[in-house]
Amino acid sequence: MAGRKAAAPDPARSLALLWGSHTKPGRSGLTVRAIVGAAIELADSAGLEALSMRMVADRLKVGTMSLYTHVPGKGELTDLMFDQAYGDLYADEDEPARQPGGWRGALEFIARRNWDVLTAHPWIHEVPTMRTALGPNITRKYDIELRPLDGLGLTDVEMDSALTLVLTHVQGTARAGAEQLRTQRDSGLSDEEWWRQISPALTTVMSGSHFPVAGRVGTSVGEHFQSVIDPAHALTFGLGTILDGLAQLIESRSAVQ
Amino acid sequence: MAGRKAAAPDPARSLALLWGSHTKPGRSGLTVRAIVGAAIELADSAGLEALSMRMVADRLKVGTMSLYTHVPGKGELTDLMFDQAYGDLYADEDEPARQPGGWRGALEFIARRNWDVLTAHPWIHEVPTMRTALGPNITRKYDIELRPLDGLGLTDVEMDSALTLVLTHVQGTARAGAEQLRTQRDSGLSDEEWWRQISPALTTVMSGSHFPVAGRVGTSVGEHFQSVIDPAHALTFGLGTILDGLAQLIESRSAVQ
DNA sequence: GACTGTACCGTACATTGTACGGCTCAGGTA
DNA sequence: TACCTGAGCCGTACAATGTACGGTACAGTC
Repeated sequence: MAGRKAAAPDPARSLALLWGSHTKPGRSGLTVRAIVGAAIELADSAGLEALSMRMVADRLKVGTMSLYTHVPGKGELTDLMFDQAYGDLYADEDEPARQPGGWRGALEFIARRNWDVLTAHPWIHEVPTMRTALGPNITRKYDIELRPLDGLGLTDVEMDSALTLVLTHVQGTARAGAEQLRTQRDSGLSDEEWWRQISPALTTVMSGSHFPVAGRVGTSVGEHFQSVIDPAHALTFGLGTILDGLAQLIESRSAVQ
Repeated sequence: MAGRKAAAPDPARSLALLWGSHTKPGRSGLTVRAIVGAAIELADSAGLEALSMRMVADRLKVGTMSLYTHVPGKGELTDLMFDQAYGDLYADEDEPARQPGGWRGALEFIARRNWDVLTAHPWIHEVPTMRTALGPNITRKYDIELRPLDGLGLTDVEMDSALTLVLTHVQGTARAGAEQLRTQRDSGLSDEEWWRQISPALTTVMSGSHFPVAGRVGTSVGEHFQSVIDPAHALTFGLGTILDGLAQLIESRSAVQ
């Protein structure tokens, strides 16, 4: 690894890449879209860390350096992967708003869809998104997801905050779930097997200190979920709580009006 | 990089490392604690990715491979760093529970403290925590943070879910903040400067498509925060909303009893 | 004073992203 | 047809990584 990626050295180039169509092939049939597609497939099964330019090139039966004709570097490639992964999130502009249950149903729908994407493409968690989130698909996504919150009496900033809260929660729990799966796969041990393995050593080492509440609660949680965490439950519980909280805000706003 | 880290190859060894005192120096004064301390200092300023065994060894004026006498590898080292970073979180067992404002005040206190740690040590976000969260400091932390939720009528699983929800939110927003800072530092551009730079190219490229709600809200947010995101605001807004939601749950439970 | 085990570390290797410079070929011009 | 030009392609090279391996040096015990 030579130089640290200093964001995108040329923002305009990145934008053109993001918003371009990328369908004209070179003389060996190489396309930006093909590169991005191959990279996504590889990352889906191996993770971003394990994804290398050599692997992408091999899969496309092309020399490694040929990729650099179409894509400035790995950083920009992940940016493109990111935007493409969010390509098919919503069928049309009003799909969330059309869900039953008003804004609440819409936000639930949005949360589930985001969860699905993050589960299908766990490498998304590793993409630095701060200054990239301006591809066409991301922008469209933001617009669509804000719509169900429009006209409820919230200010623009509150609309953004509410959406951000929901999405942050989904991301956090999905990330935990992805990490759990990855760890299980890497180690070849289920959470239960792993726990059985370290349990004796743990009790030995922990003798002396004791943690009354943590012990009791930890045991209950373990018995209930057969694991330290249950991402699906965390998603549901958190989403419900957050929506309850948002409901209070929205009601207070419509009472004022 | 040779072999992918398959979790800790020897869990018992890791546990002994985690729970041991690590204060007996070798013949050149090398200690596990010293290694972990040096690694944390380096990671604080450069990030986990940039942290290398060679750098740690250099800082301690020791050959690179000497570190491997005390620590099995980089993975285990980050595990130790993780636990140590949470060492001084709470002065004593009841500090959160002692805060004014009941369980709500306690959870706010817990959130702020976690936020502080994550802000001081942004590399924590990159540590895989799933099967490591069993060091002495982490265990103590879990115990202390559960206490304010005990005796409110919640089930054990609900106590855990509530705490997890708050901590996931803090982590998510802190992560976004860390990424923002890092990007600004790496690129040398403030969000505002960066925006001014790409703005023309963006409007060019976006002409044709238009996003009514996203455009309006995005502009409002940008004007309000001088940035795409404001992590501090996201923390406060989200925490307030979440606690409002939890209040409903807790009230419903105490009504039943 | 000799022995033994632990601490220490120099070298080597596989793997990464990508800079650099050369080769190849499609398409246009004369 | 002959040639030229520029873009697409890619082989080699380099710096950096984590760590396996095997050797060296020293502290403590008999």
